Amino acid sequence: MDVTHILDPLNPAQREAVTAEPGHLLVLAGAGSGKTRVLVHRIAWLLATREAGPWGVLAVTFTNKAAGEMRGRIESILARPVGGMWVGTFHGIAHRLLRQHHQEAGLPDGFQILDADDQLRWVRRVMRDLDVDEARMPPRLVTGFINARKDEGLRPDHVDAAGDHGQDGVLEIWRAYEAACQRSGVVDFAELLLRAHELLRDDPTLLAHYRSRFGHILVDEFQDTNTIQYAWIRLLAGETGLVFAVGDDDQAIYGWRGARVENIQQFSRDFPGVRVIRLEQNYRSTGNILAAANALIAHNAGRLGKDLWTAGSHGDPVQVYSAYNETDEARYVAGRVIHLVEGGDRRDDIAVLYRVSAQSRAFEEALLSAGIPYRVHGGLRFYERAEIKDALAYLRLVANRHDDGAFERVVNVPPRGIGTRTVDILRGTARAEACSLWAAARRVLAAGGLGARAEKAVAAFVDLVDGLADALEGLVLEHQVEAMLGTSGLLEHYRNDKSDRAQTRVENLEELAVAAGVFRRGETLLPVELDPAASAEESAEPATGAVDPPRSALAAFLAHAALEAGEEQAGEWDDCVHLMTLHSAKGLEFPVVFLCGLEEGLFPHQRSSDDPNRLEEERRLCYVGMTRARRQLYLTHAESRRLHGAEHFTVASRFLREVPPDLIQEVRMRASVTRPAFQRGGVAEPRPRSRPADDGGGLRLGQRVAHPKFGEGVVLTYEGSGHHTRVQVNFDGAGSKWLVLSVAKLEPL
DNA sequence: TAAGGCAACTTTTTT
DNA sequence: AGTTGCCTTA
Repeated sequence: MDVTHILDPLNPAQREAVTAEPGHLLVLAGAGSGKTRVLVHRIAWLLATREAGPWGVLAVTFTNKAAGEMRGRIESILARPVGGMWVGTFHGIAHRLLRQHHQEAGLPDGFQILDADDQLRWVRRVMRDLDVDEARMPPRLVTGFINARKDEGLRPDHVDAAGDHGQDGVLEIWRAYEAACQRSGVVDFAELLLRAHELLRDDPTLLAHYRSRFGHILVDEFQDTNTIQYAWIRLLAGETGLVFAVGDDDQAIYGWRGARVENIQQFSRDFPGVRVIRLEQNYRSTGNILAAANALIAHNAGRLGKDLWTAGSHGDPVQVYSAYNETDEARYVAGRVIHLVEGGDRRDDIAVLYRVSAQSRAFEEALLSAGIPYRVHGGLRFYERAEIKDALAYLRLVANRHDDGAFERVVNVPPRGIGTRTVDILRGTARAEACSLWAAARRVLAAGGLGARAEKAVAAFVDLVDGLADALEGLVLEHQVEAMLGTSGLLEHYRNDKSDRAQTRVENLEELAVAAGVFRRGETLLPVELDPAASAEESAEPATGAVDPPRSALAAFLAHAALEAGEEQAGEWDDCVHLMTLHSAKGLEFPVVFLCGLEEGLFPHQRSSDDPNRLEEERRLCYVGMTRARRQLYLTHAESRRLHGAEHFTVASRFLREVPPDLIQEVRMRASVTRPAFQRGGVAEPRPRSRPADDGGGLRLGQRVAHPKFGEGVVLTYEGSGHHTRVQVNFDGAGSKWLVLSVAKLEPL
């Protein structure tokens, strides 16, 4: 097969990685150096040269998006669908293994997945059963503890409770939680990984099968792997599997959730003959942006070492703007966006990045009042919305009557007269009989242990779910969802609700039926190949039968909903400015980036400032943010910021000082800007830069002004200096106008 | 049982 | 400041 089209677009280092002889490979890929490209082309190369068949390839990522992109790009390079190859997230692949071998893994056929929110509810319930005071032991800490241990590959028995009362209590809850999950046939996210690992570890036949199958294991974002993921790769690779790991230690920003950058170094120790290839040519950013980012990250110790360079031009200097508060900061950004868009940029090309989500508010307000469309990324996702989870809970009950979490969630939603009192009785019975709530409900009904009213209500609920299960039989998935929405009374419940939020809920529920239809028709990316017969020769699977067992569309849809929370909003069509946290910006790039809130305490965050390791992670986060920018990078900070209600004076972030001054251009308020006098002395550190003194105009950002023709308005931003100073004013009546300050007769109010 | 009021808490997020 | 969970009252 002709491979020139696979190799031609690559630079020498990339090509070296893509065409490397069989062996373990570690690709240290700097930001914007073509990390994904190398991964994708490597797979295409393996397939094209017959080094591997699709069946022999396993590619793992962290997000569904990355997995989908990877598969798409491979197929587009090879210009055909590739069946048999496993491309997915760690969780998706673990899930697939467990489904296929649920018996060996000790799970029921229709086991379901708990998302973080479900897990918390389950832990709460267990704690209630055990009579543990939530005030003394916050459930969040408990789930955090459990997940952290599981991510380290540990079970309760492995954890030493030696004399620590607190931990002793957690272990008891943990054990009870595990028992409850096992009884109901549900599995949390961490359990997927842990159990898949144990499955392979403890079943030599299975392990041998998968080891012989997957000759090539490729891992994206290797610096983000945690202990169990690393162990899983190592186990699966064995002596024969070849691992192609791609990562960047400078972009490790998930230590706080168990990721271990050290896995990159560990890799070279655990796998014999690892070859290391560095990708240091950056294709994304201008020279100045790159130099700034390089200088910043150089302040971290113990890096593997990489120096990004670009063949491109220096570009503009990094712009630094000192705002006097967060409102001013947001106004500045909005003003620049207007300017950029007037200059021909798409809004879609612009991103505003910040450390904490709460910062989005100021930007949203400023953009809103400037009439600039924007989109905030990373809010509540579709399948995480309460009403959607309610609907899914009904479906889960239909699929598995013993799912206690689902039972409790909807037993009284919509309200049908089953209050805490009644549920307590059911819970008591369930505990006494060691059975599910569903079974308990039946027993209590049979034994007549309830008052007449409660009994009627519980009987009605039981009949409802049973009837629902019957009614759904034989229906196509989306009709099942519709029927459930109708019969359960959920849709009507929200229709009757006159609050404005209810309207959205109704729409979301209706959207769920649509999503089910899309899912069934396979228009969604499935973790399972839809086209196993893509190529007969490729589909010939070696030995042991591992065809995915047939599953009901409903069960598959439920797993999909748990594993892929979906995009937060459906409105991607618009040309919008992107607002997101630095964490969610990883992996993305934008021509123009505003990196905001560079203040001590906020970024680096207060809660990371005492620990040098966490501080370095903050710096990497800043590095990630800066390297998202292609052409223009703005760094902003505010001298005063309202946080949690109170006003705080701030000190500019050390990260600002770590960028060499010659790469920076101070954006000054070239027009007359005055700050309220009480704020002048409040800056904790005298800044070397000087802000031009008030030159008599008496105008400041946000100030209300009057114009003879346009009436009253608010000053949004400034541009230019001296006689050329232009001011943008948002007039109450006439909208937003640019005026030349020396000509327009603006009167401060 | 359901709705409304008050106190406590606020890093980052995927699966 | 704004949400979230808990507790009171009708």
